[in-house]
Amino acid sequence: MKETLTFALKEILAAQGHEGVSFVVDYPTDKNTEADYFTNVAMVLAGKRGLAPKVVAEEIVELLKAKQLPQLASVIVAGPGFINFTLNREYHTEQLQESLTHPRFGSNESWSGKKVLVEYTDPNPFKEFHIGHLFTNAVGESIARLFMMNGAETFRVNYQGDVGLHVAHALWGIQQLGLTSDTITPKTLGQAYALGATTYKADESAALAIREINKKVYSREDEIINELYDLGRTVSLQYFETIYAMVDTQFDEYFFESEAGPHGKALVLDNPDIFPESDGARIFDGEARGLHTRVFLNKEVLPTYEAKELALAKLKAERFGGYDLSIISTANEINEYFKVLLCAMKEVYPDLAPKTEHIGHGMVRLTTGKMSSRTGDVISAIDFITEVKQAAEEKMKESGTVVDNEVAEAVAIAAIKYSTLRGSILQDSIFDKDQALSFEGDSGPYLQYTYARINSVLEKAAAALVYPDLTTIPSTAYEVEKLVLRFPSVVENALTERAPHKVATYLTELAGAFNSFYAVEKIADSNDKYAPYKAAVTKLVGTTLKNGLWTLGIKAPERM
RNA sequence: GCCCCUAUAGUUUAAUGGAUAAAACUGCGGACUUCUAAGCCGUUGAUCUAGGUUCGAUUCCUGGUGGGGGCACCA
Repeated sequence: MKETLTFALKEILAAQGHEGVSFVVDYPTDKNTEADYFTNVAMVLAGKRGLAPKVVAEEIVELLKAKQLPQLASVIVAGPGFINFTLNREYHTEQLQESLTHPRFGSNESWSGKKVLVEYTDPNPFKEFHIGHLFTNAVGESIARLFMMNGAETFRVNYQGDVGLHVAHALWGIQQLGLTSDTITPKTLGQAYALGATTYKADESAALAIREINKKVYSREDEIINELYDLGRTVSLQYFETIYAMVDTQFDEYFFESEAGPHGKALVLDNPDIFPESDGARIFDGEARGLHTRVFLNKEVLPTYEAKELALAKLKAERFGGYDLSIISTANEINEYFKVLLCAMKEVYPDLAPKTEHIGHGMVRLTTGKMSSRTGDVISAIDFITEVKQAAEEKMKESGTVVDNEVAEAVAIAAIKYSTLRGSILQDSIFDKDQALSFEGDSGPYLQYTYARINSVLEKAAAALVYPDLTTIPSTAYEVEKLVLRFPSVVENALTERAPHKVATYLTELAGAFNSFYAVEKIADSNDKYAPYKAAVTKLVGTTLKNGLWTLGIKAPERM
C-alpha cells in the first residue's frame, strides 16, 4: 500500500515537473490521528515552490482524488500540511484475511537467496561467562533471527578464544591454586584466571612465567600444561553449552582461536609489505592510513587477536563455501580495532572485506562501573539466570498458577533478553537487578503474559462456538487491528537498521493496545455478532506476539 | 594529549528532519461478584549548554560541558 501511494504521488509530481523530490509515506506516529498513512510531500514541495504547505497539500489532494484509488476511504489535509490517508474497510479486511492465512506472519523474502553468517557471544574458555556475554548473545541471536525472518539463509557462528594470554593467566592460576581434574570447575577457573591476571600486572617474574606458559599453549610441547589445558578447555566449553541451551541459541559452527592462530601467523608472514616489522613485532601501520597502528604478531612471533580475526574471515568463507554477508557482533569496546582490522582486510582479502560488517553494541555496566573478570568483579550468567528464575517461580506461587520449571525458565530468559533488547543496542546498559526482577509493564513477561491470555480467551471462545471469522465486521477499525497489520514492515525495518529494539517496542505497543481492547470488549461472547471478528483480531495478535518474540529470541509459553 | 561513541521526565527507555516529544517504573487516585490483576483507566513530570542550517531540529553541523570506550606486542 505504501508503494501504491508513493507511486501515485510520484506520478503527480512528475506531471508537475518535480521529479526527484524526496518525501515519505509512512504510518503516523501521532497518536491523535486516525489515519492509516501520511505523507509530508506537500511540505517538502512547498519549500521549493515558495507556497504555503496547506495550499500545495490541497492541490495534491484534489489530484489524488481524481485518481480514485480503490483502497482509499479518504484523503485529507491535516496539521501544518500533512496529507492523511484512511483505508477503506474492505481493503483493511482483505489485509487481515491475508495475514491470518499467512504461513509465517511477519516474515518476508527481501533477503531470499542470500547467505548470511552471524558471529556472536564469543566467550573465552577459562574465563567466566558473565552477564555481558548474555547481552551480546541476546543481541546476536536477535540479529540472526531478523535475517531469518527476512528470508536469508542464516548461520550462527561462535568464535571462542581458547588460546591467548588470558588462557596462560588461568593456567598459571590453576598451578598456583593446585587445582586438579577433581577441582577444576567453571567457578575455580574464574578464580584461577583472576589470580593470574592480577599477578601478571603486579609481579614481573610471574609475568615472565605466564608468557612462557602462553608459548607452551601454542606449541603444545609441555605434557603437564597440555593436560591442564585440555581439562580446563573441556570444562569451560561444556559449561557454555548448558548456557546456550538455556538462552535458546544453537550455533551452526564453532571456530576457535587455536585454529585461526596458525593461519593468522602465516598470513602476516606471507605479507611483509602489509605487515612490516617494527620493534621486533609485525604491525599494520594504521596511522599511515588515517587510523592507528596495531600489532598483528608479537615479539614471540605469536599471532594477536587481530591476526587471528583476519584469518577467521578466510576460514569462514571456506567452511561455508562463501557468503554474501558476514556479521560480527561484539561489544563496542573493540570498535576502533575493527576499523583497523577491516582496513587490513581490504588489502589482504579484498573480496571479503566489503562483505564483512561489525556491529558494536553497548556494554553492560554495573552501578559500580565496568565489569572485569580480571579482578573477579563479574556477575556470572548462571547465577543471574537462576536468581531471576527463582523470582519467576515466586511470582507463579503468588498468582496461584502451577509452578512449571520450563515456563519459569522461559519467563526468566524473556525478562533478561527483553531488558537488553528494549532499547537501542548501541547504548550501554546499566545492570539494574530490581528492574530485571520485575515482570511488570515494559517487560518480556508482559508480552508472554498477553500471549498466554490470548490462548486462554480463544479457548473460551471456541468453547462458546465463537471462531475467528471476518464475515461480519464493525464499521470502524479498532486501534489494535490497525497496529497488528504493521508487523511485517516493522520486521523489515528492524533488520535494515540493525535495530532489534524496533521489534521490542512495537510488540509492547501492540500488547498494550490489545490489553486495552481486551479490557472493554468481550471476545468469547456467542451473543455478539462481532465476536468472530474480535476473535480473528485476537488470533492475529497472538500470532504476531509469538513470531515477534521468536524474532527477539524469546519463547512464548502457551500458558502461564 | 589525540581519536571514536554518547547526553530526553526522579529512574530505565521510545520518537526515517515533521503534527500537542511516547511508554514503563515510582508517587497519587480509580474501576471490576464478566474471557488470566504478570492486566485495565486517570493524573504529576523531560529534549545538557551556546550558536548555525531549515518552512520546520530531540534528530543535521560547529564550539563548550558531563559520561563511556580506545590509542603497539591482552582479548
